[in-house]
Amino acid sequence: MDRGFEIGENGTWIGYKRNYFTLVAGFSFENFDFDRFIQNKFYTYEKSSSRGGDLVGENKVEISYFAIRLVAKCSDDDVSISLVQHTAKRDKGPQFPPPIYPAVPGDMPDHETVKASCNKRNGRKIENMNKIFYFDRAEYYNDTNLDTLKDESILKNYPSDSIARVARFERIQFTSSIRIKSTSVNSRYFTLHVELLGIIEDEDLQIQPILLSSIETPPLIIRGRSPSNYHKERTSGYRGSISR
DNA sequence: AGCGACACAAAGGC
DNA sequence: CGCCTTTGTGTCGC
Repeated sequence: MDRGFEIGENGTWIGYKRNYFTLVAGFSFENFDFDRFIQNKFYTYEKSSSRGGDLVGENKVEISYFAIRLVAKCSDDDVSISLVQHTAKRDKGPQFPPPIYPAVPGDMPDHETVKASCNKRNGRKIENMNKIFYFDRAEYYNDTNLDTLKDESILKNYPSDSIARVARFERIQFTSSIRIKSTSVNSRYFTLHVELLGIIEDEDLQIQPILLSSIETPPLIIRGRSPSNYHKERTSGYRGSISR
């Protein structure tokens, strides 16, 4: 995580409903370098059931490609919590749900690189950042004298040439409609979960995401818009005060 | 009491 | 340094 959260005195993570946060995520398989990844096929087991719904067994299903998703959850109730992403234009631009990134295994860049990657406008700098955060399949095919028809690896199943090595979720906020206050005695908190998905084709050739693995943040305290949350503490991205 | 909208201004990119 | 952009947050009004 980059911007958006600070660690409170007691170690809790504190964020602000009105502020952006940034999160980057990647995955890798132990002892698999990229070549070994390319040379393999990957499978998962899917529970299958009869027409009546009885569990019959497990089917081995080939994973078409991998993807990384970011989701938010709430500690107490089963209310689903959603996230929104803004553009740099914020109110003047569109809002949308955080993307699900088709992704190949990648190395996490160091934090300095993540910080340096935001709001780049210079074309050459953007290009350099893209080399870290994306795998360019078209370039790879060009370099290896392959194409979509000749390629027999998992790469050919990815839906476009732009494939993440590291998924970067920027300008994310909890949807404004989340309730911050807890309704019960227990305090309510949120967690963010990064999910590694295996995308498969079901029997109707429909694309289905299968959750393979996930990792979650510690409990997050999200401070709402109440002025009481803005008294003295300077927040994660705080940059000074407006005259009062 | 909390939200959308608009506004201000500090920090960042170049 | 100057000009533009990005983003934390002050504030109005419903």
